Amino acid sequence: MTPSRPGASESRQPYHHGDLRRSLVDAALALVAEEQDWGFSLREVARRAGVSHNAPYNHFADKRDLLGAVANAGYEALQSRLTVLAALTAAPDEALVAIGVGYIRFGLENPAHYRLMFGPELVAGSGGPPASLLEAAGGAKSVLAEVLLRGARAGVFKAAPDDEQALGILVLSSWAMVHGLTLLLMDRLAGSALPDSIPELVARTLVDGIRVR
Amino acid sequence: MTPSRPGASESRQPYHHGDLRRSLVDAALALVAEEQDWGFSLREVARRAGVSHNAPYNHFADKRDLLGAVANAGYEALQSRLTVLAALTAAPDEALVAIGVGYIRFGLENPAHYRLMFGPELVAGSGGPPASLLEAAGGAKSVLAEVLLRGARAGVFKAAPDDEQALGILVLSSWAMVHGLTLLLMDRLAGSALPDSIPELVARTLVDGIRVR
DNA sequence: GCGTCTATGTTGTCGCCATCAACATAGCCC
DNA sequence: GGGCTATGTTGATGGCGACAACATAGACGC
Repeated sequence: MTPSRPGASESRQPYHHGDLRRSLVDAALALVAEEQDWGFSLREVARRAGVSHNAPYNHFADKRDLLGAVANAGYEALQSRLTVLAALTAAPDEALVAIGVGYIRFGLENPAHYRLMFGPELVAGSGGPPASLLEAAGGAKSVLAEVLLRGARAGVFKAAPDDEQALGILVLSSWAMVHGLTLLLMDRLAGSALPDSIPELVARTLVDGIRVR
Repeated sequence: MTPSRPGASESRQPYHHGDLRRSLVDAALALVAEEQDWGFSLREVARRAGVSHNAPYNHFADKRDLLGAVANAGYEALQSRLTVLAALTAAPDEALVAIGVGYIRFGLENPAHYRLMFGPELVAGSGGPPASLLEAAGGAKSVLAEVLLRGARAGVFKAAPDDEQALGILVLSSWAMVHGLTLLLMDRLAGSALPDSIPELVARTLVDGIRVR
């Protein structure tokens, strides 16, 4: 809430605002979480941050730009979460299950935020996603890749550690399955007759499928 | 284009409009395909259909309702496509690869339409998706379930044909993987160093993973 | 200290939108 | 043939995104 800018005055109304950019991202994030949608107006975000309806344009080119920053924050949170999980478990196959389940849980904790991270608005026409998003997403993906490489080196997974294409397909398959399941679950398309241990069961289906037997 | 209403007059300006509901869905579908987004206005849809900006409200409660109809049409098209593919191949494992690849291709042919089918707007708060959508999605899912059941009965897949939970997990795992890959590919998150036979390679990873060996 | 520069924030404005309400019309059924 | 109802149209209202013109407060040279 309070500013932490270098050289900011102590108790006054802080600077111009303090750190409006940050406040706007926070406000947008809160709105995404509350409304489970990002159809809210930029003006509403500005209102939340206590500034005029046009102040955001000093920090973001447009609404999409702001949402991109929100998505970016999501990728960072996801990556750090997965990194911790990957380090906690020594066995590569169990580590893969752990980050798979953790990934899905992350998505289900804030469905709209997760959806936003992969939302159509951010792909920006046919030019592909902006570089910053690609980078942030790549960071999360790399955690998965590390674990798979670890398992391949240990001879646990069905890919030679030096076969980049085979490893790439494994990474993509794994990512696709957890990504897809996360979305199917939040869309309530999984069917209700199944237990709520679905994430783990599916993750084990994945791991058992790529394990050397 | 021409009306097919019972008792419609022959050559005149047909009835009030003919079949506005259908025209609106078609116009919206065209807009989704063109703009690869559904941020267009309801008024734009009305313009395309050649009616006033308020006419759509006689057929749809609001914009979301119209988009729901568009999504529904997507599920129907997907289901019929998968049904054909599933019937074309006798061997269950190859049939699964075929519908997996066909599924992904369907999504990539019209990314925005595919995304809309699973879009957040349609989940309607925390009450879950409307019944019509659940039904349409279930139809597509059932094609997958049929093939997996076929393979289980043939002893090709790692699930007993009478173990509903195991089969359910297999269905969900398969759906999740193709769904996830479809979205990752359209988000350009798959990485560019990989060949464009990715869909088939991933589908085979899936099938090899659940095949009895 | 002081004047200027620039980043940041505000006010005002425009065209557009979703949605509601009131009104018009045309095919239908008795 | 006359009312009924489904379907379309016209006309608001409040809000929004984006732009432009203006205001202000720190920064920085002197």
